[in-house]
Amino acid sequence: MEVEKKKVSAGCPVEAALNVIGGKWKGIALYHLLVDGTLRFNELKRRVGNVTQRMLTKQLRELEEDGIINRHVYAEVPPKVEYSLTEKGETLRPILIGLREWGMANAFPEFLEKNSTASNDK
Amino acid sequence: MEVEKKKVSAGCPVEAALNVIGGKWKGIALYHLLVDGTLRFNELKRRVGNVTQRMLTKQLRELEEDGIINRHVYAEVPPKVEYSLTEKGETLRPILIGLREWGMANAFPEFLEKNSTASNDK
DNA sequence: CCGTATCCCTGGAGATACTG
DNA sequence: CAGTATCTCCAGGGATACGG
Repeated sequence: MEVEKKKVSAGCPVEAALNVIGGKWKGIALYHLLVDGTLRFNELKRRVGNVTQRMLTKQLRELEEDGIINRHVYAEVPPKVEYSLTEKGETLRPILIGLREWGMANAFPEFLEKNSTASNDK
Repeated sequence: MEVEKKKVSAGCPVEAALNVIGGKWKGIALYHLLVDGTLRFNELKRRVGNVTQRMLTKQLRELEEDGIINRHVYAEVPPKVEYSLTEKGETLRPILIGLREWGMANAFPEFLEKNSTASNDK
């Protein structure tokens, strides 16, 4: 299958950066990778939580495209694929930490009020 | 009209933070507000660039909902509405600066390669 | 000037089943 | 185990026109 390049035009650097880490599951995935270092697909999937294989795969592929993560495939059976941050991905660490800090300090309490009933169960 | 609360379930703080600033036009809008301080609607619209009134309005309303920006309406004719960051919004400054720095250093060159022909014209 | 109302349409995203 | 392949659904987002 052909790998289509995403043609997202970013008008400014902030937008460009958000295009890289702003995907629906990219934030959490990246965060777990920067905490745990290296993770197999299913380990990552388990940590991210409520995500389908298809979605997680897509997001990881995009991150790989952008040079943020490494995808190491072992020629074994059963298959084994490990994901880890690249050097470029490591440069995101302060930003991701910053986002996490801010989220804990500001967004989380507020969002908990809004979702009185619904947890993120499915 | 009733203002619907967004019921986005964030599983972690990083996600929660991205839910706040990850909207399509929020990054640029916030960045211009933190640079210019206070802007009228059309000034902001002009700076953001290729955005419709409807979209910009929606994004600004969400930011207002989240307590990130202030919306000051002057009871004049012709109407005049000014937007500015709240105290809470100011706490995003280091993150936005970080995103901008990272975008300039990493994402922008790469994205320019991908769009060899297409600029962000319409 | 600063929005809202309406219409429409693309693609993001989930469920499910299948394969190397 | 780690993915693709299909199908489907609906919300995000754009164009346009109208209103206070």
